Amino acid sequence: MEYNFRKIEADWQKYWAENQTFKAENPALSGVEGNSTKPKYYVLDMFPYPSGAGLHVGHPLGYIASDIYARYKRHKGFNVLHPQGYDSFGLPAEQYAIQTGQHPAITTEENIKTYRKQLDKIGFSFDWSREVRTSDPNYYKWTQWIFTQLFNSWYNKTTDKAEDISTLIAIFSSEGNSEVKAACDADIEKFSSEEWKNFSEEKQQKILLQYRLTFLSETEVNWCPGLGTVLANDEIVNGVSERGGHQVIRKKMMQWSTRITAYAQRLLDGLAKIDWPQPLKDSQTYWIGRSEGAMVSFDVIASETKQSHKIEVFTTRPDTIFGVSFMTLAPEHDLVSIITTPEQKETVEAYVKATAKRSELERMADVKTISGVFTGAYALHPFSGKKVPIWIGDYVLAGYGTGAVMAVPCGDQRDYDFAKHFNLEIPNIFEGIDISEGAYADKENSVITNSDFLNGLPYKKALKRIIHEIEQEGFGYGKVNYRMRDAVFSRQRYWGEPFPVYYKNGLPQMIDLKQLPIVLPEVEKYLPTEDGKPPLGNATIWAWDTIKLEVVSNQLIDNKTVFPLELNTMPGWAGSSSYFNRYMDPENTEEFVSKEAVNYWQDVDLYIGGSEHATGHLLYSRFWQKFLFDKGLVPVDEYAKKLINQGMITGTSAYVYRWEFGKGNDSEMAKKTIFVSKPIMERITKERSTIEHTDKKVISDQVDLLTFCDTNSSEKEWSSFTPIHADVSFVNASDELDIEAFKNWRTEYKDAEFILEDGKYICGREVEKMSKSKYNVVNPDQICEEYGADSLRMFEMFLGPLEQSKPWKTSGISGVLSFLKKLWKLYIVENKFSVSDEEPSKEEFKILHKTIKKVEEDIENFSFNTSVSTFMIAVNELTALKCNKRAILEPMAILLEPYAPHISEELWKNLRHTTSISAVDFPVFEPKYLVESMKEYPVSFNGKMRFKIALPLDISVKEIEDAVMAHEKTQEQLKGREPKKVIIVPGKIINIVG
RNA sequence: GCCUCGAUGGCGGAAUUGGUAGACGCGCUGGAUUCAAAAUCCAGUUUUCGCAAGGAAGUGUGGGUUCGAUUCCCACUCGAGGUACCA
Repeated sequence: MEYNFRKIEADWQKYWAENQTFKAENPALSGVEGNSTKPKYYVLDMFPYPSGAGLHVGHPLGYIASDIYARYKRHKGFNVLHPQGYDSFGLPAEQYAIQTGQHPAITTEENIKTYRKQLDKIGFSFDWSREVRTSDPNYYKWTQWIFTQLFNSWYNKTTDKAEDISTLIAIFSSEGNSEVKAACDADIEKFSSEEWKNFSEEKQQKILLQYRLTFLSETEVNWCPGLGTVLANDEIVNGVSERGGHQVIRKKMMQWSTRITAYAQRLLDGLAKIDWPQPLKDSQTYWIGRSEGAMVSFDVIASETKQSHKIEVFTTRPDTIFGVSFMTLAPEHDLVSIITTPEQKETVEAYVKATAKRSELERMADVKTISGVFTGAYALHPFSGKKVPIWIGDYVLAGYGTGAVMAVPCGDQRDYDFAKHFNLEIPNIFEGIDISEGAYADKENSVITNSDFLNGLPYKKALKRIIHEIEQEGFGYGKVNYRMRDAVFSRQRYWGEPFPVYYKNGLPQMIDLKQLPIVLPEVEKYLPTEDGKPPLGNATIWAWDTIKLEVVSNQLIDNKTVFPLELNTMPGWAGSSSYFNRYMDPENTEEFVSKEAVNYWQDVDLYIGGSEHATGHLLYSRFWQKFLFDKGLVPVDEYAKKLINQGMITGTSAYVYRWEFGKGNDSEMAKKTIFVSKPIMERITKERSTIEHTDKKVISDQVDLLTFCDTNSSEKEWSSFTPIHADVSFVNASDELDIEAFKNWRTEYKDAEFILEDGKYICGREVEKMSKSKYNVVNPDQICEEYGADSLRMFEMFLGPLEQSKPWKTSGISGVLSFLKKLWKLYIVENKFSVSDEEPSKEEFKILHKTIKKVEEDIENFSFNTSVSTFMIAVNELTALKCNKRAILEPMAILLEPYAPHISEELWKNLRHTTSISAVDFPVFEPKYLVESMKEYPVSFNGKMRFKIALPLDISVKEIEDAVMAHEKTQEQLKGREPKKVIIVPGKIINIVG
């Protein structure tokens, strides 16, 4: 009986699908008795974007890990929710549509089919009955709905949560807005309740828009007129578009944003209660960028303008306020045009224009060039009363703080550089600090001087005192600032969620849940329209009829009852921000998720996915969860208790070396293509002289091309090697190239010549990211076909720690396959499946229980690589003992099931069980089998192990010492010396010093 | 620049609170089986000296703490990822 993995795996995959083995029940809904008494456990993977390239072996790594854990938890008696779905809106399908005209929905459907086929082959225990797809209208109905919920909410800072907009309207009607503490736009006009009531409906709506959690605002974007679209920062290279090389300008556009900044502090605080990797928490913390400081107002000294203006600045170092010698405004600052004096007007305008042309990215990349101009205006220092010149400079960013800084050149390097460059004053306010070389930014060790009432105070005291003074004098107030910006929520794309929004008199109106989803319209072209509108501008049936409550033809727009619909679509992260909740109740058509379902499943217990989502998906989804929590829709405000970032599996590329040589401009290569085996190539390049004088003959025996070496005019010679990727499938475990396969690969290599060594061509190897262009992609289907899914699963785990990135090398997989074969043989006697019911020996029990203990600990610690070794050791030991006993082999099959479920099921069936192994209880570890009476002590001399001595474990330290000292090898080591000290750690080690 | 992580044989990696460095697997070497190959099995495999017994060195570098350091502390080098005029 051979281990026929192909048949076994196909059979069990079919069995699981037919019997819905991994379907998770919602107890309250299903009425399935058994499950309601089980505790729940939710294991989630980050759902994939189904790309056209399909899966390579790197993709399933995290899925295998989570599947092992899910299967383990089932053995431990949990009702496990382990769903999977697709994040199926996205750019590649849209770009394919632009190129070919094929509807993205078709592309997506095809890709999903491929993905599903590939995933099924690996034997995951997903509950596919709960599958979600973000591009499915039945799913994005709820994405649209959450958007409307955000629109209908505001953030009340007093209660510190999101509330329905009606509570805000109630406050406005009763007392106006002066006392309202909300997360809202800056500079909202103040009004009384009377004024509110007298405002027009339109004005009221405009005001409310400034408070809503999703709102329209003018946002600066990278606009590319050539492509007619907005580009992300990484789509711009050197100031022009990556595709096409078109000019990119910064332009203000009306865009939807979501007010994630309202949750900045709670997003920060929440990190303390979730078990997520520290580096990931750190990057979220940094991204949120909380800084404490003060807002300070500086009066602009009125000149010809006659009007008084105030410049507000945010500073983290108000204690250095007496060091201010100038101020700098961002070129985009509103006051620039107002305060600039007539004499400076021309210079300033030219500067502003020049900076507007540069992309933000360019400005950030170019840190070294210092530029700026003087406005001609001065501000009044609030404490010293000195005149402070106001400059503009592009090192000040309009988007952070107030877009203006009080410059303290002695304490900030950028201010320092600016002051040096323009020859501005650099007053020193730090006691005993030399600032002739640069600014002094170490706040912990500074004492303030030359600063009036702050003189002699260290940082902390000075900070407290100055904030008090600022507030006392009415110059400003202490403030917490965040780096994080509100998230722009509009995309000028086709393949995304349409907004459930129409415009009445230019004001956005939400479409009611009852009419959702608003389905993506058909368009003829997926490109932006000629007049620069997003792709949905091409749709002809894209208007909202408020009477019929349906989408109708654009021709019917009368702006009375039929209105235009929003043309933007939602960003990629919209659909992924709450999908984990939807899995709990995916077929519910009435609610986003039912109370029963969400109260039962609560939250994700284990979430596995890549760290590249640290400041994207993983931040936005936490924000949405907190919002949904505020609205009472979910019971917890952090949705994932534990998160693990799996590492990347890189490829091991193979290289061949193409040799070109000649004299002067003359290239022999014009005639021939020669590939040189790596060791020879290295010898030629590294030890050229040796080659020419000694090894020449060896090589020239094979190929008559080394005339090159014979020439004496060495200064004219040249020779170079170009490494070229060879497909990894042509290269075996010993790095030998399959020359025939390589020749047949490409026509240009058909007549290639090879310089071999011992008849072999040895390739170079390099670890690189897996990618088509590097010919190092390994397809999991192929691995399953050749080695089986169980081998693939175990090998991926065996590669190394889950979180670590590690290179794939297909050759290694033979090790786990032969392990599985060896395991299989334990259950076979005389070519028949048979186990004995004999009582196992002490030794056999010890092997089993040692394995149970280790594997259980490993799974709990997500140390899957070490449990694969443990299995191998156990099978090696059991094989050595020729163990064939049911009492050992039955629990072994269960232990292995999370890792290699197919073979385990088959063994279980052959052990005469009639149900799936997947729900069987996990074997219980019993310490009694591991109790030892003897210990083989390592005996060290000065920390170096010299020999071992077997001693009983129950003897005293004194007895151990006597036994060791009496040992002949001890005396041999000491050579008559008296030991200075003997250290004995019972059960561990003996160390003799001397 | 800043933040984070990492560095152990030819390769992937192991060593749970400081206690036998190199488990397990790949690769390699030799052998058995075979007409041959595949498959399987056995032995060896950190480097170095030695026929061997045995010795010496050894976890990126340099220090330190300790009876004892891959593990803890300090300084540094290199690599990977993230982030960046954030006031």
